[in-house]
Amino acid sequence: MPAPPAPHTTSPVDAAGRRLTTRGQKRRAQLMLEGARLFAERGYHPTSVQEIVATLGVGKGVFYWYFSSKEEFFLEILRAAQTDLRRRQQAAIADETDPIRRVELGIEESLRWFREHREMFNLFQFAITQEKFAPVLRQGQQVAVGDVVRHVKEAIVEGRIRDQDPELLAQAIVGVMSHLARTYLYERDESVEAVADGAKAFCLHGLLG
Amino acid sequence: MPAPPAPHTTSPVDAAGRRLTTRGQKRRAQLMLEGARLFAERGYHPTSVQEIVATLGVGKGVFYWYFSSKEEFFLEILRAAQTDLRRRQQAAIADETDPIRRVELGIEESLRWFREHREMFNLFQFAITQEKFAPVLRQGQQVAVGDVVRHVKEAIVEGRIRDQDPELLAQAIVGVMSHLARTYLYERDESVEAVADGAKAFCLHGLLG
DNA sequence: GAAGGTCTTGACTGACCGGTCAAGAAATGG
DNA sequence: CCATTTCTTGACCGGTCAGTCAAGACCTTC
Repeated sequence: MPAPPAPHTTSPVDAAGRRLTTRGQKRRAQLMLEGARLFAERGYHPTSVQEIVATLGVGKGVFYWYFSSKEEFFLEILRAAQTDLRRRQQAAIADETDPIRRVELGIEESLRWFREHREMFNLFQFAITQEKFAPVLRQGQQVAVGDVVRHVKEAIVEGRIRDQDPELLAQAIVGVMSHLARTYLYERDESVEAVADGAKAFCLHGLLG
Repeated sequence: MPAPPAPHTTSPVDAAGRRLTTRGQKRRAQLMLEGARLFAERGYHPTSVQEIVATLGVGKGVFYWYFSSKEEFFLEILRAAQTDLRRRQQAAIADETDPIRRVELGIEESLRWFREHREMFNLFQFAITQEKFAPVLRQGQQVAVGDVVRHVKEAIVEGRIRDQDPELLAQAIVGVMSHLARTYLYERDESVEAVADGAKAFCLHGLLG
């Protein structure tokens, strides 16, 4: 995504309402990228702000120019990632009319996203265990489940999925997906296709099929 | 499990090889229980050793009499919980000869255990994101998956489960179970039976059935 | 080239944390 | 009763961390 030209008109603004130049936006993005990487690698608490700025070779003040606190910084990383994942999911199913096929496409695209953003796996999983961060995570997850629920309901109406609590079915799908992604993509570095096929088959047919 | 009498013979020994009196064993257990509770509630890093001992109304030295470090302490909590969960699973399926039924019983009993040890949920999930603790967690999870794999293989041989990679099927089951446990037992406090029924149905029949 | 906003520096502060230890209390055993 | 071992105390140490801030560099605009 190319940055908009924005020559010298109304500039983008950060969370506190300050203006940000193009240069400033780049720094911001740099910090978030590096922060996500380090948080994922060593954990949120064990990673100091000092380490993050040192990796970029800048002073500590830079961090606090762009973010009000380490906590807010982490929340922004989480929100940005969730937004990006959702956008990808939506784009992947946009042209598909078959609800079951939409579920399958959603699984595939989510796995692909997690593959490309392996570092976000640990971050999500850690964030959900901390009271300070869990609400944001839960909200995002609920949105994802809501998407699946709509497809499932539609398919139940069409009589193509057995009549069970749609939310439970959706949650189960999310569970399969995230656990398989962790085990096979994150820990064992296998291919998205193989995992996606396995996940789709299990979600549709279960053990017996 | 009643503590053995052990009047004044060879006494139980702690990790460092020191003897432990009955009183000592109680303190140890107290610390682990309270530690698990606090770690789960506030997180591992944000919970200080000081807080743990203060909650029990004892001095800091007590902690370091029974455990060599905060890290080792946490690992012991994890190991003890995993051992307990596994024992419960094994006991639950001991008398069952049907492999598919064994899977179902395992799901039920695991959910029951997580319901009784809600605090372990966050601990497990946090631990798996930290390089220091992940190996222990992964090993325990692999044991659990291995148990399921055996039942699945047996059922495949009998032609009762479709012929797919047994480990992937087992991992998918674990994924469904842990995510449903988190969502419905941990976050929403629903009944084990309802969740277990949903989980079993999904694992056996998937969406279509 | 001056003015003013944007950005950067890094020393500093106050708080906290994991872990130690000398001293002594409490139980145990003879 | 004394000796030994087990257990407890809490002040203390070295170190780290999130966050501040005065000073100044950079950049844009007029």
